Amino acid sequence: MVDGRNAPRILDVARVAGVSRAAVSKVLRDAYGVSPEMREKVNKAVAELGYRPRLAARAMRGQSFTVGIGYSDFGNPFFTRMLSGALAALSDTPYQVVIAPAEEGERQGIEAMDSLVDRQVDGILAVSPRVPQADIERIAGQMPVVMFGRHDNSAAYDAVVGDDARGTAAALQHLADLGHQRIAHLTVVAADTRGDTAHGIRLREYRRFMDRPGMAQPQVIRTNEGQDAAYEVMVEAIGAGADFTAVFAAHDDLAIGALTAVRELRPDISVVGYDDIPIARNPAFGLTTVHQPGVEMGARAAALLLERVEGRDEAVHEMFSPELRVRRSSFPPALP
Amino acid sequence: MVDGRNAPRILDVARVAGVSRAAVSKVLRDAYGVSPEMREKVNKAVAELGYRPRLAARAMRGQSFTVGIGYSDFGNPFFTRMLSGALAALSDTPYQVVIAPAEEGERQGIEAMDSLVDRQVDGILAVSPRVPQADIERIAGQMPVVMFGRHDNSAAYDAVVGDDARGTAAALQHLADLGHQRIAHLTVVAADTRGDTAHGIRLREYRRFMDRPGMAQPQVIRTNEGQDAAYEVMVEAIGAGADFTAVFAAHDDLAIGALTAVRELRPDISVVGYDDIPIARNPAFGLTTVHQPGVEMGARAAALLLERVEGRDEAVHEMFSPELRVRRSSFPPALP
DNA sequence: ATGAAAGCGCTAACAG
DNA sequence: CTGTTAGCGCTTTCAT
Repeated sequence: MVDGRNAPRILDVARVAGVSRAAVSKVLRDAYGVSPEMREKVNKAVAELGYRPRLAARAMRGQSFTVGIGYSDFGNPFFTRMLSGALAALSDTPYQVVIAPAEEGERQGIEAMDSLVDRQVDGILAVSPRVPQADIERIAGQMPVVMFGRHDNSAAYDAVVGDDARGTAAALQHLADLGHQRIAHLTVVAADTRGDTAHGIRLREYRRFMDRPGMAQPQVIRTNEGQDAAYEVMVEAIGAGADFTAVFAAHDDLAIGALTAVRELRPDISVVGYDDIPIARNPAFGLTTVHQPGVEMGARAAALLLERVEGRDEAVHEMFSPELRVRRSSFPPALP
Repeated sequence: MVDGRNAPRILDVARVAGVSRAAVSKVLRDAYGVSPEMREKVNKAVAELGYRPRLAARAMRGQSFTVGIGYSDFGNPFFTRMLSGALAALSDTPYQVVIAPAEEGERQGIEAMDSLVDRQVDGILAVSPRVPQADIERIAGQMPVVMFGRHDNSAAYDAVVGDDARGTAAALQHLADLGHQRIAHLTVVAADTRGDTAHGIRLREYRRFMDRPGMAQPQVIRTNEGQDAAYEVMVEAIGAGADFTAVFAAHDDLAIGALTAVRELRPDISVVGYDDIPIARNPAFGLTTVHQPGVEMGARAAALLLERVEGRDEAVHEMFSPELRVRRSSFPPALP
C-alpha cells in the first residue's frame, strides 16, 4: 500500500510546473495575481500528479471550507428530509460537508459537536435536542452554530424550528371538531420532553389544549422510540380500558405503531401523528398528520449558517408553519 | 465571538501546569513515561482551560484516529441498519467517525471518498455501488478501504455483501412453490443494475431463474427510486395488461409501492420484496421479503476496517446469508 | 506577477 | 522522567 506520506505535495507540483510553491497555492485557491499561463502550467502539473491538497495542513492556517452537521437518529425520515435540504443548499457552495454522528446517551450530541470543533469546521448545523443550552453556547462562542428544532432562543446561535405549538393545536382542533373530547397524547420518555424541545412543546400545548372547556383530563402515554414499542404500549393502554377516543402521537413513527394497535383492537379510535413521513400517506395507513416542510427547513438552516460564516452577527430564529394533512385515520367520528 | 485562534493551545496548558509541551502531549496520548503527579497536574490544567487538541495539527504528524464513512441515500432503512451496526462497533474504539455524504450523480460517491482521503482518515468504509472499481482501487492504494454491498472481488479492498443470488433464488423459489410461473421483476434504472452491484446480481439471478423449465419469459419493469414512482409504474403495467401473477421487487421501498398499486387494482397479484425494512412486517403490509442482517453486516465491515488499519494485508470478502421472511403479501396462490 | 520565508499546533526523536 | 527541537504541508505577508 502506498503510504499517505509519499502522496504528492505542493512542492512536487511546483517542481513539475517549474514554479514556486506560493504560485501553486495561489492557483489552487484562485487568489489574485496569477497569469493565465502560470495557471495553465500548474493545473497541468496538478492533473498529472493527481495532486490533492491536504485539508489538515490547510486548516492549520485558516478556514477549512467545511461545515459540520451534528446528526443522530438516522432512521428518522423527517430528519432525512431536512438533511437532504441542507445538503442540497450546501452543494452549490465551496463548502464541503462532514457529518458527525451523535452517540446514544444522556449527553447525546455534544461529543459530536465537539468533534466537529476539533476538526475546525467553519460552522456547525446540528440536530441535538438533548444537549444542554450552556454547552451549545460554549461552542457557539467559538464558531457559527445553527440549531435545528430547538425552541430555546439564544443570542449565541441561530435556530430553525417548526411551530410545534401551532401544529399541535391544529391537530387537536381537528380532533375536537370531529367531536373528540377524550384525547390521549402518546409521546416519548420524559428525558426527551424536557425543556424547549419539539416534543416538550407538543406536550405542553397538548396539556394547554385539554384545559379548554369541554375537553377531558389529559392522558399522557409514554413509550420508547419505534413503531414496535408504541404498538406494545398502546396494546397495553387499550387492554387497561382506554378511556380515550383519539390519540395524538408525538411523531409519525409512534402514530403508525398506535394505529396498528388500534386497528387490531379498537378500530373506532382515531389517531393523528406529526411530521408527515412518506409512509403516512400510503393508503394502507392514511395517517392524518401534521406536515412539516423539512426540506425547506434544512435548506434555510444551511443558508443561515453560511450567512453566519460570512459574518452576520445577530442571532436569527426562524419558525416554520406546519400544516395539517387530513386523511382517513382520523375520519371515524368520536363515540358519544 | 471568541475566534478559534485564541483557543488554548498545548503551550498554554504547559504553562499553567508548569511543565513542557512534550509532557502535555504525552499525557494526552497517554504515552510511556509520565509520572502520576505530572499526569495529575496536566489533567488539571487541561480541565481548567477547557483545552482540546486540534485534530488538524495532530493529523499532520500521523494518524488522525478517525475512520470515514462514505454514505448516501440517507432515507434507506437498510443502510440505516448497517450504519448503526458500524457505528456501534466503532464506538468502543479510540477511533472517531465522520461521515461524508455522497452527492447525487453518475460518479456519486467518489467525491465523498476523496474528501475523506483529503481529511486523512485512517480508513474508509463506504456504500458506493456506482463508483468505478478503478477509482476505489486508487483510494485503496492510499489507505484501508472496506466496501459495503459490492460483489466485485478486488485484492485492493475488503468487501461485505449480502448473498444476493441466494436471496433472489429464495424469493423466486417461494413464488414458484406457490405456483407462480409468470413473475415480473421490478427494479431500478439500468444505470444501477450494471456490473456487480446488488441490484445487478438480483436482476441477473432473476433472469437465470426464469430460464428454468416451467417458468415464463422474464419481464423486467424499471422504475425510479421511491414508493410513489414504483406505484405509478405498476399502475401503468397493470393498465397495460399485466401478464404476470407475481412481482419480485428489487427492494422493499419499491415493493411497498407495487403492493399499493396491486391492492388497488389487482389484489390477486403477489408481491415479494428485499431487505426487510421495518415497515415491511407491519400488518398493514405483511410484505414477504428477504431479510438481510444489516446490523451484523455493518458491525463486521467496521471490524474488518479496523483490522486493516491495524495492519492486515490480504483482502477479505465476506458474504452474508439472507433469509426469506414469508408474510401475507405472497400468500394468495397464483391464478391458473 | 512571482518567490522566499515564517509560522499554524502538534508529535516524536533525542538529549539531558 | 522531563525538556528541547525539528519538522508535518500549507497559506500568507513581504520583498523582489
